[in-house]
Amino acid sequence: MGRKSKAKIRRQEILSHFYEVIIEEGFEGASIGKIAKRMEVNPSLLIHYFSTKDAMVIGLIDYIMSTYSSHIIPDFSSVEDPQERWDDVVDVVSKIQWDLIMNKTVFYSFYALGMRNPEIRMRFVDFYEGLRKTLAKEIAHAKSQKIIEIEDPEESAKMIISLIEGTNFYQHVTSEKSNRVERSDMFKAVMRQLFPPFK
Amino acid sequence: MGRKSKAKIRRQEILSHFYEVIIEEGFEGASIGKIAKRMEVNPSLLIHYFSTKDAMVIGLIDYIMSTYSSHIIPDFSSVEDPQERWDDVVDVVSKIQWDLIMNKTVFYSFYALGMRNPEIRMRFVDFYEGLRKTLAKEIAHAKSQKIIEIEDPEESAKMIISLIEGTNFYQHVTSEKSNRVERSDMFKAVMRQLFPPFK
Amino acid sequence: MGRKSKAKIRRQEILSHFYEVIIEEGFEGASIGKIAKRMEVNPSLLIHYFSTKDAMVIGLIDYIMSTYSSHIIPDFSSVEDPQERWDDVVDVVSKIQWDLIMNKTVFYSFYALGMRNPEIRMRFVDFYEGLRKTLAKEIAHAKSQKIIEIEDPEESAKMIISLIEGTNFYQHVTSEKSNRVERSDMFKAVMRQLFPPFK
Amino acid sequence: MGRKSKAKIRRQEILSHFYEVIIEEGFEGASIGKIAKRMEVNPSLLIHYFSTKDAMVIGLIDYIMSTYSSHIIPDFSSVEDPQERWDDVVDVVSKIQWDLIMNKTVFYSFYALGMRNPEIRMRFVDFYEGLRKTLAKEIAHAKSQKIIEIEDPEESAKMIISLIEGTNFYQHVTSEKSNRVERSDMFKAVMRQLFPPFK
DNA sequence: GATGAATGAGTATTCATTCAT
DNA sequence: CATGAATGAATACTCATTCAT
Repeated sequence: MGRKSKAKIRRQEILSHFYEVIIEEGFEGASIGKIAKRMEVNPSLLIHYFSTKDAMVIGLIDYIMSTYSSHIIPDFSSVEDPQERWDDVVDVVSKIQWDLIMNKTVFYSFYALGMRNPEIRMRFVDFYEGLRKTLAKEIAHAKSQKIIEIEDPEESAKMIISLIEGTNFYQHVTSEKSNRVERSDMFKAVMRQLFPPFK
Repeated sequence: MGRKSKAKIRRQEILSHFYEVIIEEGFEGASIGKIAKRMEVNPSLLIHYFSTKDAMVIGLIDYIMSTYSSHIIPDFSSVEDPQERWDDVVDVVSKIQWDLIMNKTVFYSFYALGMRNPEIRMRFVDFYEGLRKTLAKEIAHAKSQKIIEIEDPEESAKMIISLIEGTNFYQHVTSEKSNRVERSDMFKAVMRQLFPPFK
Repeated sequence: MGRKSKAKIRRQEILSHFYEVIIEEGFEGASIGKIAKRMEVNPSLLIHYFSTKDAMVIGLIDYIMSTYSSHIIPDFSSVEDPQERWDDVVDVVSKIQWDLIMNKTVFYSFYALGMRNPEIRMRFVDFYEGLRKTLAKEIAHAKSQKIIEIEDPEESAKMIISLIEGTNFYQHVTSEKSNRVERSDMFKAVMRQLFPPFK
Repeated sequence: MGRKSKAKIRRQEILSHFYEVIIEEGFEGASIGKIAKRMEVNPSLLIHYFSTKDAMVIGLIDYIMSTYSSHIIPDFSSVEDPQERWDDVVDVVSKIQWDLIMNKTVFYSFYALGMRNPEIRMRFVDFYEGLRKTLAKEIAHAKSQKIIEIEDPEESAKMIISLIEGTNFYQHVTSEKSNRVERSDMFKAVMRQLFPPFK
């Protein structure tokens, strides 16, 4: 299919350096100048590829969201046995910790930015909407297969997302360095209570 | 000797304008100049009271955290009947929505800032530690009074906090404008599942 | 005669702190704010006593010059024997090293300032005029007493001053840390050549 | 590739304007803003070429010292006759008046700065070390050719430098506007006494 | 006699950006 | 494709100073 154009490579290179600078200096400290210095190129090169800084910000959130999305939820439809399939879902959800693939400073900075910037917010909404749908589908499937006993799959999906993001949030405001395995076990226990097996 | 000190009033006045500017322009856009313009005073006056912008940031997080703290959890120990006391706890927790008293942009910006700034992070840790202790105490009390049936009050307290923050987080990335009553009902339902009545 | 007024003490206190700040931060770095901080008083107090910073500068040069003057040349007229008296002069002159009583940074900064500020320059001119006269008087006396053989006492006095300031200047641009005794001996040797004994 | 570099020209242009501003406003008054205004360019352009003001100061001292050096002492080795050669040396030295090529305010301001700034001081030390060596070589040559009768050429060289700088210094603290010819004659007379002809 | 409030001009430097080469 | 020149607005902060108390 031929090599990627230089432009595409350069753009990605810029974005990944932008990302790194935010980690080190915060969103408010990430200037075109600093990114350029880190790349050892001229600042105007970044403008050459993105025109404005705002465009760079949008570029970054898109880049982030696409990598994030592709990492987080696999396709469960290939698993035949319904119990096994639901167990898989619980397992994956319990282990979701996006801070392993995405830097927290970057994530929450953009989240905060989303409050004032509709374009950014839209990316988040879309992402979580996708996640919610996937989860709701699995929950509904497990319910129809009489694996779990719940009322509203839609509401339950929201609950799971809240729990995922809540535990992520909480993790960074605790003094204790909680072990990941332990955290995952706790999560599963909660899941078991919220999604009781069918009897 | 000397002029009457307006320091206390002025400092608070500055902080509340700082807060407002963050809401409108984001943390990265909240400059001393803009705050001063909004206050209709000279920028150097802000420096006169805070010396550096960093000190202003610390001043603001302290101010925010103290108002936040005083708003969020009341004292339940005066309620005699244990069942009523636990119901009160559930009720309050279900309704905690700090975004009613604190702006989301400010909150998440500082949260993100806390990732790189230990002084800021400490404030968050202290706050949530306090909240966790209060909740754990209530849970333990309800357990000892045979109101609810759970294993570990400490872990349960963490779970509640995660749930609170998770639902707050999720609320801002949904397209639907969820009704607060409905949200509170959902929260209560989850609480009932996680804290089943003693039988 | 009563005690000094508080004002007089305060003024001197301010000037000596001004002097110290110049030593540490240079003339360009010596601000009212820094002086006040070092004194642990309010900046406006300095203005209260001196009205403007320019006045403080003039105050300092006056203070400096008066202490400098009183240190440098004693009265030789009490020495009876003419040879002994001239030897004394040579001895004193050889040992003049104002950098022992006055900081170099301060001295040369004010000297440079004198180039553009006539009021400052006047202080220097007056000081060196006084020194020149004293020296000329001693040279003329030694000549009249047939101790030394020179032509023009006025010119010779200038020569001595140039030599004093020249050696001081040179001392600070050499890498070698020249011993003061050695320097004084060299100076005396030069003096002997320039002021040969009468034969 | 890229735009033609104007760096060398621009840098020198900036330095010479810096120099001029120091003359008019003193070292303490020479701000980037004033230099830029005088050049009729934007202040940030100066930063573009020098990054910091400190770098500009170092740039200026280097520029000054190199022009100063190239002006002050010629090469005497081409003069065959030893007597003539020594006379030339005396002649040149008697006429050294750097204030003809370098502004006094600038010179003494940097000299004073050198007291606290080792990088600046080094430039002075290097310069005078070079001058001392040149003079010592000439003195030694004249001595070996039995032109003059002195003991230590090294010490004598220092003496000459002190005399040069001393007379320069003195010149600016006299009220009389001494005629340059006269001053040079006086200097020569002193030289004759300090470097008596061989008999 | 001394402090603290307040100002307004000025400091060096950073910023995003435009344009010529 | 990339650099360097140049700008103008903005940044946090310092400065000397005035005035009220």
